[in-house]
Amino acid sequence: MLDIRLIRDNPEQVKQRLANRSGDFASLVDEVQSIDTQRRAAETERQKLQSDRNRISKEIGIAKKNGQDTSAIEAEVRGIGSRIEEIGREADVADARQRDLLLSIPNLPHEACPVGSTAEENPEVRVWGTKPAYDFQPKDHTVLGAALGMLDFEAGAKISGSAFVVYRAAGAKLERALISFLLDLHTTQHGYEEISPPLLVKSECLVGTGQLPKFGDQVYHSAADDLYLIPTAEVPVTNLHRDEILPLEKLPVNYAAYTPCFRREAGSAGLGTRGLIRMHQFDKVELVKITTPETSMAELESLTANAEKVLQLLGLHYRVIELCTGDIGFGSAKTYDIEVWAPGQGTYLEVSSCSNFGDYQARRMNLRYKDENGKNRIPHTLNGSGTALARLFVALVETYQQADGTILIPEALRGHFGAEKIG
RNA sequence: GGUGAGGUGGCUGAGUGGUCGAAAGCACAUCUUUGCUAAAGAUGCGUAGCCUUAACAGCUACCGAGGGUUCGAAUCCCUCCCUCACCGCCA
Repeated sequence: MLDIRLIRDNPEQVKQRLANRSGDFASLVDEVQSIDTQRRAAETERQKLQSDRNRISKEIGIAKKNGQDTSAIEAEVRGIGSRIEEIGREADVADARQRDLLLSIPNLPHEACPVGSTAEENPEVRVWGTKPAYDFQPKDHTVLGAALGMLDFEAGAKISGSAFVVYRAAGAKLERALISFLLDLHTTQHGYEEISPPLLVKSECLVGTGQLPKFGDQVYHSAADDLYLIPTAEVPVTNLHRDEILPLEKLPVNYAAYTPCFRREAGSAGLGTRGLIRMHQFDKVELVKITTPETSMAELESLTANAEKVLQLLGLHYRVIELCTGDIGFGSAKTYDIEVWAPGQGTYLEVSSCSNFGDYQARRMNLRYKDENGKNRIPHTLNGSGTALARLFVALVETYQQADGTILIPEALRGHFGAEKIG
């Protein structure tokens, strides 16, 4: 969330920067400002009364010791007590309201974030490789997957419904090989610590990373236990340090985690739903960083480079685009998307979204660090997929398909997969 | 799930209704002394909010969480959560 002091001191600047996002947040900023004024007035009044009560109560203690009658003075304090309760309720209501408002205001786009209103205005940053050419009509992964016995969408629908899939045989093995390939790459070559977190988390975690309260309809929730299935490893992994004050030596924190991800995808039925592209459950290796504010922008570049390395090693053509202010995520200050080419689809697929959240998530989860002067400061958090598995699977299978219907396994993956081709 | 014990500051650990934000020790920081790879002493050392500010200071809250009793709660009562031990169940 945003710093209330920033809003208090520079409301126009905040509104102006939020205006570049999609959605109108100016009225929320106005409201949070007026609530803040009310809250502080009530808080000041309450604290003055509490101070009075503390002082008089001490006097009562002393008087009683001296055997004096204190009934009159006690009655007076009783009156203060009820006023404290009254004004305190006001202060608490304002405080809760202020927090709610702050939680539903998105992050300010970074100065470096290109201004634009829709995805069409996202600038292309760079391109790696070229679209592969085929002397035959490249097939879709669903066709290839069915022919080679790798993907069973009917079985997925039978046991769990639409947008669920069963990986089988070489498909299951390829998925597993990709997971360990990705984790090995990031842990041994890029310096990340491997994390295997719980997949069910408390609501506080989702508030911390920004999915709640606004996007509650996108996550699966177990009401009986009040636990949520994670929509991304970003949630448990970033929240590892919620409510902590990290020593400076610990920064930057670099974590890599493989987890399944669960998304309700409410409202996106029929949107790019072909095959594996939008599932309720998919695997992903996520990269998470916690850094000082001074280094976060450089770390975003290296995080993105770490994710790109995956596609380079697998020999998959991709491009990197930067999200403009109108397309950027709720909590992000700056985001790069990596899109891999899928020949069977004839389109680019988003396999990674690398974002710098600035202090937005850290403030929500009360995450701080001690700087060199021993002062508590708010660090920056970053995350990016390294990469999403289902779409990587699509790109890989479609890119490396051969005229005879078999699929070549790229060199870098053979050690993990244990064979040179499928079929 | 059952029974028992317990949750206090970075750690250990006192504190069972009144000047306790909390003894003491450890750790840490600064300084002093002796001196030289260590010891002794002094001082400081939680988090957040409010009010102010050049800065300091001041005030309030926080002793697992939430409620209650009271003029006053770390301390008494209730509910919940968590940890540990044993039992039960179980991959």
